[in-house]
Amino acid sequence: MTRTKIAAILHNPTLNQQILVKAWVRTKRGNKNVNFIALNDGSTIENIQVVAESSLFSDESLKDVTTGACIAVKGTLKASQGAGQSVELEAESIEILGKADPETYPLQPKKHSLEFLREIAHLRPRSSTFSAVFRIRHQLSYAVHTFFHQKGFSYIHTPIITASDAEGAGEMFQVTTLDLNKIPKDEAGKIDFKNDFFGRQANLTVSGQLEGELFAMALGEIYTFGPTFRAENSNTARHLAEFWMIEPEMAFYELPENMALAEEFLKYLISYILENCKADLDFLAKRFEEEEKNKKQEERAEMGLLEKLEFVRSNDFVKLTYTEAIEILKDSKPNKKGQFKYPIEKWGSDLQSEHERFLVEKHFKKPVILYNYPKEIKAFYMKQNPDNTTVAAMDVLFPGIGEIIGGSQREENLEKLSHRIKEVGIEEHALWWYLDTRKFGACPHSGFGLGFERLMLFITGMSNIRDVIPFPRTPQNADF
RNA sequence: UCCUCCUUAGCUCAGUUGGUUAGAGCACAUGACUGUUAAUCAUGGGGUCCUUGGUUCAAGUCCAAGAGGGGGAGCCA
Repeated sequence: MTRTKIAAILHNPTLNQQILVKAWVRTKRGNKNVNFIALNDGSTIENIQVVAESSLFSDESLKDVTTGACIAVKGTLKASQGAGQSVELEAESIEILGKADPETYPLQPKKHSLEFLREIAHLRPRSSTFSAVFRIRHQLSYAVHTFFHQKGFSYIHTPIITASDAEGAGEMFQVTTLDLNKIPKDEAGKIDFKNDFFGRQANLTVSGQLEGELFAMALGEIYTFGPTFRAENSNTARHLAEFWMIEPEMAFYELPENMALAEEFLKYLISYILENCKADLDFLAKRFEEEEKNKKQEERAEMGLLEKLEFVRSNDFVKLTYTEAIEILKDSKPNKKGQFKYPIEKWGSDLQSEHERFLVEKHFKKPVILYNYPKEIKAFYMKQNPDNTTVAAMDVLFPGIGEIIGGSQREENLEKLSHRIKEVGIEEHALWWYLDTRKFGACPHSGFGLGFERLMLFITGMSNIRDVIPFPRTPQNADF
């Protein structure tokens, strides 16, 4: 007899039929005459209730049916006599597939703190919250591919190990096979990489963008979706040392088309989850609501999770230049009252979190796309505007998350790009292959990077980025 | 990396001004109970009070250093 998944049983129940369920025990309760076992197999957030009559199953035979154990139940699906569920499985035989000693199994049928669950990351997907989060994570990945596929983009696997040390996106993890106890040095006393695996210094990628641009110059519209590594000592609820990033890169797109794509993309992804993950989202929305109750009045979110997602999907994002943002901030109440830790004084300084949060959460109360930033605070490859002071950069800012997308139109003019490379002190010869795209058949093009986990935070309503990736990598933590 | 708060039973937490044998709820074990919904009720077992050092007649409580964690900031996605 083949097993039936719980999702299939509950979504399309056929009563009085014999079925086989294989799943993990969430709780068992009962009395002298009957036992109730709540079972979950991960196919859905919902449990199925197994009814084990004492006439068929002695207490002894159910001794090992404890929270966390894996069992196989053969029985008949019946309309439930109880109130909490419409159908239940009347057990005819129960086989213990794997015991879980209740004295030592750490997950209990009660609410655990996220901090505790993080310490048992190997077991936390068996909890309701994390199973919901990770089913959504799968659906969201699928939606990313679906969106780009439907638009004719090609998925490009850019390398995870790169020898390019000029990307400037952040601190890098070095990849080496050299014996760290006997590092070879040259005459000048510098590390000799000739005998290293690649014959030169190599690192884990901090971005697939530069390689992505090469393929956009050939296939037109491409995207990458892969792991990204930053060795920054960042200890926040929004940063990981290993995270997943989606980076589309499009030939012939200028900044306005780039912004429009970013907005369409985010709305598509949110819609997809709203339409395809209803049960999991409902659970997370309830959870979100309870978390909000524990917060102080002034820190509570104005909208519930579903309301917030609905709002973002159905409202236009505000598009605003850096210069306009500075004007708004200069005239804002908190700036005049001295409530900003970093007061807005002059044009040209980078915006702090508090400024972005004011614009998004207080002033506009919706997602904001800021564009045309001062060139000094942005990367070398961004398109220089005719004013000679700004670049065609854009940041998409989300409430509660901050920067969720960073992107730009790229500088396609060889002279301007090479001038900027020298200005910021990057060695030009290391980027010869990148500069070749500007030498041979250059064209206007654009792209952006979306932090996958940051979007997960927004969609699931979780508050720590470590809780939306299966095994978080952060400074001082690479367990599991 | 900086600021700040926290660390007491398997989990969540209380522990007053330093003072006898450190508590509660849940979990677990045993028993009761005719359909439960994180079942309920009774009884019971369970402690490196994060670590090290110091002050004191006396430290879970005060001081110092270290470790781990939360929140905020910086860097960014």
